[in-house]
Amino acid sequence: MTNGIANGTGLENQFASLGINGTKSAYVPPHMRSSQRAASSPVVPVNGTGWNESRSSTPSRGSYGGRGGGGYDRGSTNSPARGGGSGGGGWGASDRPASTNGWYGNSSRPERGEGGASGFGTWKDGVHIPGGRNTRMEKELYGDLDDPSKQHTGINFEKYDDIPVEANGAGVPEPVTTFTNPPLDPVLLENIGYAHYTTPTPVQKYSIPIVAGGRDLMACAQTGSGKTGGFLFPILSASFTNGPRAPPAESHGAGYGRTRKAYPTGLILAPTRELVSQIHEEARKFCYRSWVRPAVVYGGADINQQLRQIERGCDLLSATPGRLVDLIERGRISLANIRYLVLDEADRMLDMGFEPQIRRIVQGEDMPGVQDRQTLMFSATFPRDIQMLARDFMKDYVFLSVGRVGSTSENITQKIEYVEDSDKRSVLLDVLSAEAEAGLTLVFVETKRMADMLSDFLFTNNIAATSIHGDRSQRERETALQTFRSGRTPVLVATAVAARGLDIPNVTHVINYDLPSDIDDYVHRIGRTGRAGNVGISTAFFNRGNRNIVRDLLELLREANQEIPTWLETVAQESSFGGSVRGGRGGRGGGRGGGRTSTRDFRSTSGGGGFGGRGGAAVGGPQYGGYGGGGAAGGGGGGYGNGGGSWW
DNA sequence: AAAAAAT
Repeated sequence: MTNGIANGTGLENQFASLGINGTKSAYVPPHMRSSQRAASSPVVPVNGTGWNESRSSTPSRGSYGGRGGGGYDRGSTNSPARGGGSGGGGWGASDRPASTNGWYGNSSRPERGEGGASGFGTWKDGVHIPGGRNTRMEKELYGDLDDPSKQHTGINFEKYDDIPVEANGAGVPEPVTTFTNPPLDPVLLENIGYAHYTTPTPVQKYSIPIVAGGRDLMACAQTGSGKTGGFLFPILSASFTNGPRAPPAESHGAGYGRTRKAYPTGLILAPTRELVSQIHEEARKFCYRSWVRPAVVYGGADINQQLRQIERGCDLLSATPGRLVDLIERGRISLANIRYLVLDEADRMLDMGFEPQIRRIVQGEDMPGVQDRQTLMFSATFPRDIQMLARDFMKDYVFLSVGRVGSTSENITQKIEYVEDSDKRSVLLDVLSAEAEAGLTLVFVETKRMADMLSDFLFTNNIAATSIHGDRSQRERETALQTFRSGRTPVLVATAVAARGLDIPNVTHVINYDLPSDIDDYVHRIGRTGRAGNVGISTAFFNRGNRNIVRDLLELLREANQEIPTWLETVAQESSFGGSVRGGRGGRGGGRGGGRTSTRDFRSTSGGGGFGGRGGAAVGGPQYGGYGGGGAAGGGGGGYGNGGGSWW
């Protein structure tokens, strides 16, 4: 997924192209950026979904060059002018998100765009009416279909076939091997083609029939395995074919003056803003020409803009939990029509303390119950708290365990260097200056302060670097990501905010300036390179302060057939024999229910009680006691993880 | 211990 912005298109230009004065700059979220054109664009740039939030405070239509009939007030019933869609030509009507449902009652309204080159479809009288093709939108969504060099990134599919997948559960359907047999919805198939996906990845091979069969799904998989497509494809295929849920009773008769409320069909929750933004971008590609309007909401961005966006269509909503709760409280989003619920990076969301919000969203609002929706959970690990969520949110789910893409396969070369803290800066400079120009380098640090300091340091040493962390404003974060992606600042110093899930093409090198204390984090970080079957390099600075991770690290390196420095083995041995480190990172096994690869379907392996989860394990083992053997045994019983006991 | 996330 590359951005659609030509290199060098600055934010300023983007703002200019939006017609926004420099003095009062409006926030432009990442999903809008990619669509904005250079300042020379004569017309208001509109992205695929045609939101145009920044200016729509003016309800009068027609104010933006021939934008076809209404649409602004799509929810309200007092707009007489409707229909007539194909008018406008060019940009005109075409970029309006012709309304669909997701809105009360309007599914019966004649829609624009049918037959025009709108790129937007509709659902009408129980029939899916795809919109016409729209060259401009295709270019924005998929790159230039006629010019391979300008197409968005493809995927090296062959590498995916190595990934092992294991499915557990009653009546697991056979995996599919192609997108076409049995076929996905034809509109979706076309979109998949435009996006240059030819073969389903392993996780998709399984998830497609599972979801198509109406089953719930718990998948232990990471981004990079084709996970996003894994849930988008089956959900969208079914949505295109089956249409929206009937509008809830409260929506009927809603008329003029009534607060507009969106009723999405699908909801995707993810932990970070950047991640939901990324998921949304994928969703846009695959919703093209269908009745489904993708939307995205997250914090740090102008809420009014998001409100206007969802007013224009909100059938498949990607959201961070906090902002979604806010919007629900404001009465602008109802979950009463949810048919599909996806929790992405579920373990991460719990780590970040989202459980109360998630439970509120799923159980405490108006979302249909477990039996009346399909629920898909994705998580890198399957600790006890996730198991509890799975138990509460899902019914008779299929458990899918997808092998790791980046690390166990050998497409990432992992180097570990011994570097004392005081030497890190200069070693980093050496490493960076020895680099080939071509790729992007992601440098991970543990603290926000360090991220700032380091990017300043690099900058003063003539290395075009920027940083991303949670204390930067959302706009700064997005700008950083943008300039990094585009190569203008080919070095990005990041905290954990960027560790998981982000899909940035061309990251050829990941440097763990500070190693994380959790091997899972390490795996995620290095997974930012070597993506989609490409190769990548990972360098880690290791010193005595990192002994807590040495055991897991060694095991991982062995698994991935990497060269292992002898000094590292020495450190590991020293550490395992009664080192004085207080049990290293005690509790890991316990907390996460069994370690890194605890991706087992506990229903079949455990008799219930003995689940080592949190708090189990009273007996403090020796310091590194039992990481629990590679975790194949996953959620294994208590006492497994090295007793957090030694901690307190 | 740090980070992220609604304001």
